[in-house]
Amino acid sequence: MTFVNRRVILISAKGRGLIRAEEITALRGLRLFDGIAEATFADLVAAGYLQFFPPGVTLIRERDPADFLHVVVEGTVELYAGSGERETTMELIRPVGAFILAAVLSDQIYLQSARTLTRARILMIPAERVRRWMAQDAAFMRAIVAELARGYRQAIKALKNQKLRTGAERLANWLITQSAEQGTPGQVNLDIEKRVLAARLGMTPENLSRALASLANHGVHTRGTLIEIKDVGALGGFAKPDPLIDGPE
Amino acid sequence: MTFVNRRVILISAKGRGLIRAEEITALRGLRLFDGIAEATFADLVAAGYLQFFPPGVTLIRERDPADFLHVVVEGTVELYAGSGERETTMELIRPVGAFILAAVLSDQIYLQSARTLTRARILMIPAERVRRWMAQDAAFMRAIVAELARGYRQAIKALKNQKLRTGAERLANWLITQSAEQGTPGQVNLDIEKRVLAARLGMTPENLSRALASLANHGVHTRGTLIEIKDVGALGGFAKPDPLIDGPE
DNA sequence: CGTAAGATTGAGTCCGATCAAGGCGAGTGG
DNA sequence: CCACTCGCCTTGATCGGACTCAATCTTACG
Repeated sequence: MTFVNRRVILISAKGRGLIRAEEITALRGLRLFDGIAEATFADLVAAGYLQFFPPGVTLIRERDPADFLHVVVEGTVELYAGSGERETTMELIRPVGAFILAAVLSDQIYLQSARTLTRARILMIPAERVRRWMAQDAAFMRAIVAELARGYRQAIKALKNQKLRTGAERLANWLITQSAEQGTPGQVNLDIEKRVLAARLGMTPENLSRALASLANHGVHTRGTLIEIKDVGALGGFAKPDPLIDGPE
Repeated sequence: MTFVNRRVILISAKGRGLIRAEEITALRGLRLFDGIAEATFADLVAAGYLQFFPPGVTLIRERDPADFLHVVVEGTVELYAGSGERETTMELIRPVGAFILAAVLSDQIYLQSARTLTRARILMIPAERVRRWMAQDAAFMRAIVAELARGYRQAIKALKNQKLRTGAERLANWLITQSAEQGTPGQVNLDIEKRVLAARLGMTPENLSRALASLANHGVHTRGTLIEIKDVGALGGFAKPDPLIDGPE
């Protein structure tokens, strides 16, 4: 486990790299910045530190005070949490997504840790700045409310997913959702390691293997990093997808 | 399962009873109304329907559009959710608490159902009114942000509780938290049925019985509706309470 | 009292975790 | 170019937690 002292990184952060035009566009596309004043957006981005991190770096640790809002511009970040000996993955964040907004807003400690899974480009905006603009720009406040509500509902869905389904069912539904998102109806391409997927689905790697094997009965066949779904309808019969759990919104 | 058509209730809601002075005070104490203008508060309450419900009444059903913000003034309300055959308890709401704020704000459908466990007094505020005041009263918007963030973090905690602990551990931690909240260090008084507690802790009634029995090893003895903890410290050794899961905030 | 609902206890089963061993594959160094 | 090696994935065996089904006990209440 590679822990990195954030403050040290910041001090040495001359590599506060320039932001490319298309990245600005992508950032603007963030729900969190939807409709806010140009000046607000510009200042938030200008106040932020944008930098690359290698894979496996711990960006924040639960229990630390929330002093930055993090936005994933490139790469994949894993949110996880532990208690005692145990540890579990809470969520995977991909571009362009912000994480742990709630802690930043109420000026509290993080409930989750975050680490990079791949090389990743992260924009870090000082929490104080976020709070200040929230008070000054009503549109920003509205966007924050919307984003908070969205995150809240997503957490509720995750809880339902965990409590109401078996591992195999979670996997099956993930496959259905994923194939739709990738725009490839009959197949899913794994862009993360299976161990990570297992954690994300709340099971061990061994169990994921077995779950995948058992889904063969429902027309799921995996060849390397590619998973093929013979009949999405049949798989749906087993998975019983539920928009109140799997829905995007 | 007793389902009640909400619209019918509303039409027949002449019993839109008066609000007692101490209830007004209690409502004002709601975090959601913290610091908002008197006029805002008065209008929200005036626009609301306050009424009694007998135990076992379904107040809202998942999948229905969110047209009211509900506030529990008296009694206990259970939030629950289902998918397919299965059903699980998500949260218990006691006075004075609001529920399902997120759905109301983003004008979406409920992800959870709610039913009264006891006779309960509920204030229902039209969602549209909440959204309107949110746009007009900055302090109200701030309170909403704070309350949303709180709910969000609570959901994250619930997810951690569920994923990182066994049933017996959840019970032990619940006992510790509860004894503190009740202000009775060495004991906990059950004010809900054990079956409800079991659901709330994410287990079956049978399992709760066994878990309680197994906690006898750690000095927990139950007599009827009263649970005694011989040595809170010893129980803590087993439960390993974690402020990032059990903390009030 | 008598009944019914809730609570406990026991037996069997399932799901998922753990432990241990073996296979596959990508990257490295000879 | 091949052999080695180190991760990762898979497979098997076992164990523990939790659910189900069924029977009994307790309690509240008519």
